[in-house]
Amino acid sequence: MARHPDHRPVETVETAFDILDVLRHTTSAGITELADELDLAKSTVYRHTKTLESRGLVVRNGDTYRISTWFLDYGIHVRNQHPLFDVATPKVDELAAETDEKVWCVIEEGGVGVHIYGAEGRHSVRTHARIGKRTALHQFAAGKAILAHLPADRTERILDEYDLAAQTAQTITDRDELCSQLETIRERGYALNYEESVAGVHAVGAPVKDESGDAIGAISIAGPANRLSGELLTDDLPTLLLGATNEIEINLAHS
Amino acid sequence: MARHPDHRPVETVETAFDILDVLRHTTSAGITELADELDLAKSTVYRHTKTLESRGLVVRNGDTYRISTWFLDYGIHVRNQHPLFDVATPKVDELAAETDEKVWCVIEEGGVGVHIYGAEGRHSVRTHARIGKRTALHQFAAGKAILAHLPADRTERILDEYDLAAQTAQTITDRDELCSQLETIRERGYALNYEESVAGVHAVGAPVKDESGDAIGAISIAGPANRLSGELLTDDLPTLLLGATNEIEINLAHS
DNA sequence: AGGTTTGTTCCCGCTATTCGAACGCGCGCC
DNA sequence: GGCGCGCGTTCGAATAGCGGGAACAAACCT
Repeated sequence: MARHPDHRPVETVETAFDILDVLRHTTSAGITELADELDLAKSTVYRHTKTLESRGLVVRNGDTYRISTWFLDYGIHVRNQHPLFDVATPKVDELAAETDEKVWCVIEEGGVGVHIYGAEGRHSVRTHARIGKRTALHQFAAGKAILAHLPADRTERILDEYDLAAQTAQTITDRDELCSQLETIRERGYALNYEESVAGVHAVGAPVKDESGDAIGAISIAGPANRLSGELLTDDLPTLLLGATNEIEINLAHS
Repeated sequence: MARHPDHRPVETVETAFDILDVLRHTTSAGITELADELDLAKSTVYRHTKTLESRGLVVRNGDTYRISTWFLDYGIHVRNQHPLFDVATPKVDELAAETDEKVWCVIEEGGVGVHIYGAEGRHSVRTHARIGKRTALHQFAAGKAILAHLPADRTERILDEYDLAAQTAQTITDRDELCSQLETIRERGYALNYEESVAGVHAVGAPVKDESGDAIGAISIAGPANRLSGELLTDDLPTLLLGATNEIEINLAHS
């Protein structure tokens, strides 16, 4: 029998991170502002905030608080010790230099895609993507490439958990359509993105797989729709990209 | 009357971050390992870890946990919204291109220096510095430049709080010597670092000051001791650097 | 000056956290 | 191949630590 494991979370920890979340969104806030926002007593917020401050996790500036650069230290550390990072970085730089477009390295974590490294080409498009940005896997080329190359049951569980939210009018929101496209992606080895995440932006994405053939991340090349079209988008760039991801996989296996 | 403010921290939050700290240092750890390390009951660690996992802050891989890329999201966000970041980034890139050396942008937070952006020159030295890295202010050029341009009472409080730990044999560990050097730095406007943080590495650092003349950060140029010497180190690079920081300060005031 | 709003402190009651012990499982050692 | 150590997990109970509210002080703006 499946028990009911009574997974009650530690509420005090949750409120601490609730405070941090509000601080992250508001740039800078005071005690009362936080208490109002979170429906907590001022004294509670006060004690929490002082605790976080004494650890250096938030920084006081007069009477407002902001979250500190400790999170930068934590975050960069997490990124740098990810197995894909060291191997992918130089290849991403190369691809950006060769194509003059924006190139991203994305990893999968908990069913979402996380941008861990990006390189600028000379004609890079500027999107809202940035290092650390988390994006639903079905919404972009790298994500679809990952989704297509995960174990079938994991893919299914991810699709069950998150619904297919639309980012643009072109985002795939129909599950059957997505699944049939994933099939295509599996066959040819790479994914395409026609303005599905950002209007006016096309992209190619290819998975990076581990020894067992499961995707652990992906590399993508993105650029303006008018420039990334025709054979460049469907032949030249995919060939270049697959060459790079192939090399990455080899280096990954021997590290 | 001075009250006894009873600054009792929220202990539950502290244990949560204790767990995160251990996870950060160990790459990946299990429940028992964490409990032993922190002298806590397994069940306590279990519940905390599950809480953090349900928030996505740690990720389970089999039976071990590691901290998640959420911290990357938090951290990059903190960095990007720092007033200095947008203004300094392009100038740091320029300096790296012009000098072919490693250039860093450092900010001051809670009495320590935090590396928030670095640009590679073609002949960059590779040091242990990385984005997010925190360094005691007396140990490097950018830090000394900041220390020299903070309000006198803040400088003093910082020197009181942290003792002058040595990083290399050349690190300044004597307070009087440091203070007299800070005086020199104030007069000429920039700081020099002769292998005080990394053996074989010299550097120049200049402060970035806000409207009131207090340092909020600094820019530094670092390279091999044999290349960065003589007039290049004491004249040419400082001139170039001060030009850049001056521009940054102007842009900062108008943003 | 007065009223409002902010951060800060105190203290009490109750609940959520902690611990320790026990369970079940899988791995590896014998 | 089975025995046992070690792991993650669950449960119940006791208490200390968390959260709330009210009161204080100081800054702010009329």
